[in-house]
Amino acid sequence: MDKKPLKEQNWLFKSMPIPEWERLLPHIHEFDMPLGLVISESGDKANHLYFPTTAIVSLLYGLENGASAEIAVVGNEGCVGISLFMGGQSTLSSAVVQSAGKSYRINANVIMQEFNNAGPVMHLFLRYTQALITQMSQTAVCNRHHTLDQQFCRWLLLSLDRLTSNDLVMTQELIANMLGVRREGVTEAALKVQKAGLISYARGHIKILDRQGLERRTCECYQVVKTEYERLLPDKLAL
Amino acid sequence: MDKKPLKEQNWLFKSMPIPEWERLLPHIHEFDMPLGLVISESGDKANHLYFPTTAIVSLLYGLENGASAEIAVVGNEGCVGISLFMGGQSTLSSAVVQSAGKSYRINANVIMQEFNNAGPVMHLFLRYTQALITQMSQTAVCNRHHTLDQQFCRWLLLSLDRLTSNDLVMTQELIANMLGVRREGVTEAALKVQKAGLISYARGHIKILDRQGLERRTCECYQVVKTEYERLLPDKLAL
DNA sequence: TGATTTAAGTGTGTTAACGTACATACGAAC
DNA sequence: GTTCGTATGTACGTTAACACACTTAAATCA
Repeated sequence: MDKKPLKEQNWLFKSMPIPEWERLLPHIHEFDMPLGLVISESGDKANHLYFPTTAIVSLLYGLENGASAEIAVVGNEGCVGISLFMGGQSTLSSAVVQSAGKSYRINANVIMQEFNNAGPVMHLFLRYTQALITQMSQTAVCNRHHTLDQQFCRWLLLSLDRLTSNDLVMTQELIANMLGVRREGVTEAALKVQKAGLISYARGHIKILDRQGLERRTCECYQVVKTEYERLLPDKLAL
Repeated sequence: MDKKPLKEQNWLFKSMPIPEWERLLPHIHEFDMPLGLVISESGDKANHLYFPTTAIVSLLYGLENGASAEIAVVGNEGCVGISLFMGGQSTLSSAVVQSAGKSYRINANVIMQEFNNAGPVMHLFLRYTQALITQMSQTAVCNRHHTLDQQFCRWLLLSLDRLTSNDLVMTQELIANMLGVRREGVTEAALKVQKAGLISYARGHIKILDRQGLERRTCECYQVVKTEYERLLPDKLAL
């Protein structure tokens, strides 16, 4: 297997200058993320910063009545646990693995030491945090104004962007939990999208057939966030 | 008039250690905020960091079709323009004065210079930013799961917390724009709340009669965010 | 004082999502 | 090959918010 070098496997890794990267490298440890793993619950103290490579993590927000909703998705473009360096130690959101895969993690005090140098790594993390804020904001507005159909497509695209394949392992029940809607609602949305020939699925396996079709069917929110991510997290970052 | 000393007029000011405060003080300039003033539009480059004292600012997110929704409220507990120090220079959200009043502002390069010292001011700003993220996240979930009635009460309370009086100058039309709902919907919600004896209002003037009643009527989101703000932005901050 | 603007209230029909209940149907395990 | 668990489909009535059209009423100003 011709795995990409570690530094290429996560955008934050990739964007670190060499000296900082070499300082952190000895402290980077692999961390496996099986589907459904709860990386942190609401209020937990963050002990590590997690960098997904092939895994996808959902940031979820729960309500008293058990209902919840996804506020952002994190894949190989970012990291989980920003409250660590933002200063609060914990967040009210919880982080759950939405698609199984690999990740790496770094211990809190190593991260803090590097962060407090106020060097390129700090600016990198803050820039990423701003991108995350954009995603959360857009999600808030999307929840208010767009249809379940559109949000379903958006969700598929968000996942797709963070995977290498065109197949998602994901039941409608799980998608419903992420979106914070009924399972039956997802079934209806999925049926329509399938009838339109954009996806095919069976018992927890979704295959994307026409990505561009999905992009046409979703709301603007998908592209708006994507464009802003590309602005904030460009391939070549001037640090 | 026995105005409070400047340092007491905004939580971020108040929480700065004396040396940093004295460094910034010469660069703090008064800035008047009339109702409806657009402090920054989506995509604008941030040139100042604004610290409301008696004014309240809404962070709004607009959609292509003209619809929009508020994602957070900023008053004398925070600042407007975090993209300045987060590194992106601009945000997709716009900032609009929701309740007229005073504010102060500091020039971008002065802020950046202080921020890049990686000292207490940086940690202060980041901690506040995390509080803001909490508010945005909760708003996203609230938009998904709670009724307009509850959100209307929440909105009143959010404003109330940032004012000294019990009167809001605010038409239902404006509230509707903030919440991202129809004006008629706000009328209905306001009527119910008025009939319950919690508020009275007329032509753009809302008087709160029973604050605790409002707190009972709103969703958990209000208290959850408030508690988290108190955790992240305590009266006495250990810096 | 009267005209005009602006804020708020009302009414009717529509829609998207909800809750609940149940029906199918695939796949793995015995 | 039958059984059982889980994933998905369907069908009902209910609800909150919608869009649109209009009325009432207070404030402002000629």
